[in-house]
Amino acid sequence: MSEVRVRIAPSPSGNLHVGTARTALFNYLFAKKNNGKFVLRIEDTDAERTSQEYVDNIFDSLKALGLNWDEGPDVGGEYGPYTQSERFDIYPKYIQELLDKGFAYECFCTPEELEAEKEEATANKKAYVYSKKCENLTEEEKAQLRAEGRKPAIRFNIAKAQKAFHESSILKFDDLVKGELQMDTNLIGDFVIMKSNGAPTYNYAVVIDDALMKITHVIRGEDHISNTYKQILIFEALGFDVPRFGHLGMILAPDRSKLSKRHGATAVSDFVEQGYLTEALVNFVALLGWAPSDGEEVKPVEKIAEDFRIGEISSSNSIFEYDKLKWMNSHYIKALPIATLKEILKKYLTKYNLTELSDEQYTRMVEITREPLTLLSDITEAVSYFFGGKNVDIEEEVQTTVLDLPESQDILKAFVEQGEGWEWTEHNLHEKLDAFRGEFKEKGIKPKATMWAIRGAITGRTRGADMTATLAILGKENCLERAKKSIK
RNA sequence: GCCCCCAUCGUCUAGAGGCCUAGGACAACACCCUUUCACGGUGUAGACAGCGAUUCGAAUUCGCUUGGGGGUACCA
Repeated sequence: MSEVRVRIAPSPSGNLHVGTARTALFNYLFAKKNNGKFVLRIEDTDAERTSQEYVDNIFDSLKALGLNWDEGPDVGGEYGPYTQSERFDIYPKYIQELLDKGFAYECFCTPEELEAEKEEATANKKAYVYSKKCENLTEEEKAQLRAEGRKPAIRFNIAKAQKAFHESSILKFDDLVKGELQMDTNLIGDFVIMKSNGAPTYNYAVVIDDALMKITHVIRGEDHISNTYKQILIFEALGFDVPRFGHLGMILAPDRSKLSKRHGATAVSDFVEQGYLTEALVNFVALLGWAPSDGEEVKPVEKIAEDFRIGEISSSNSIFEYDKLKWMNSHYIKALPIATLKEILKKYLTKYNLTELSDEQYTRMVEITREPLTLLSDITEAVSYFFGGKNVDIEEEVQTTVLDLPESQDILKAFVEQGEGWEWTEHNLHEKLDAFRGEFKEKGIKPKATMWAIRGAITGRTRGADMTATLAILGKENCLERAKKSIK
């Protein structure tokens, strides 16, 4: 068998969507598993909805996810260019071939005429199929229409192609993930392959590009199933090898509608912005429709590739559940080397004066606050009480339910008194505090309550990082001052 | 409307006629660990959409119904 070649062909009309990212991932996995090539092609035939900003976003997102392409607009390759708008000179040639072979014809219908046909079809509860009004126009008639100033679009002749290569009107193909799929081609209208302005349409351009780029397997979303029949016919009409197709279920939002902005992040870059690690994102998205054979869900892309079997992808849609993504993300955050984490986190700590902490203190702070993080951005709030020196904001609830208690007042007074004499290192504090709790335990105060009083006064909160380490990082002076301020 | 695809716990899934009184993961809940929070550990609850058919036997095969998704453009 010839070399496996797959592609991802995003349209730069928006930032890279997670759905597209998943399609890209499955293509990438398939290529890796089969020692093939992964191609990136930018489909920007519709100039109005396309922008360079989005092209850049697509590049960056794909790279961040680790889905590096072997051929593409930036890295080039044997079958370039890899941007459709730069390929406009090669599309007309095959249009002409289709025209010559009788598989395509000029259509002079106006938008109004077409609209009328559609309305009639819906009124009769029939599927809309183009009337083929222009199929057999004579040269005189065409000349006449041209003289009126009409510019023709080119339509593909479905019935002709179907008859030329298949026995019945039913067109079948064996889908890589869904198995045999079929469609009655009588229900497909003769669609436009070249617009009257000379630009190729999607269904036509993809075929030319896939054929010329020697794509062997087309893996994409199932929203393309209906296009597949049209594309197969064009491949055949032009004498190209028809690639294998594989259609993935869609990714839906928790309410089963299309995943959109109102559900939260949708673009890969949005997720990154919100504090998700791309390793977690790509791992999570791989689990949508696919399951590892060993049951180990957390694993890097390269491991997934080894285990990847396209025929075992689920053919149904799957819902994008943020909960599991968050769990995955916290998992990856915990696995990150501390040095890396320290750097990444700085982006979320710009509101603080990091110079208040030595590198050693900063390191320790990250170590003790990383545990509960589900998003990197959670660090911003989690760490607030490490800054501000002698002052800290006390939460209302902490004030009333903890600090106002008489026993808490006693604890704090003793803490300030004894603390003065303590050597303020984490190791020593650990021991001192242990004895301190014991002292109060004898008076009938639970260790928990003792710590809560201290935590409340020092951090202003009821929850937070390891208390001993927190005290050590803040230093004796800051801690005792904060404690004093909570004593009435 | 018409056409196509899909259907196992709330979610992602395992399951390719007997191994299934349906397994795992996330979420939920309970308990344990613990100087708080968290992490971790243990456990509980939770599904084969419905109806027919085939078969000795069906989550697994077939049909219908229902539900969900997609397509129906001179968008991609």
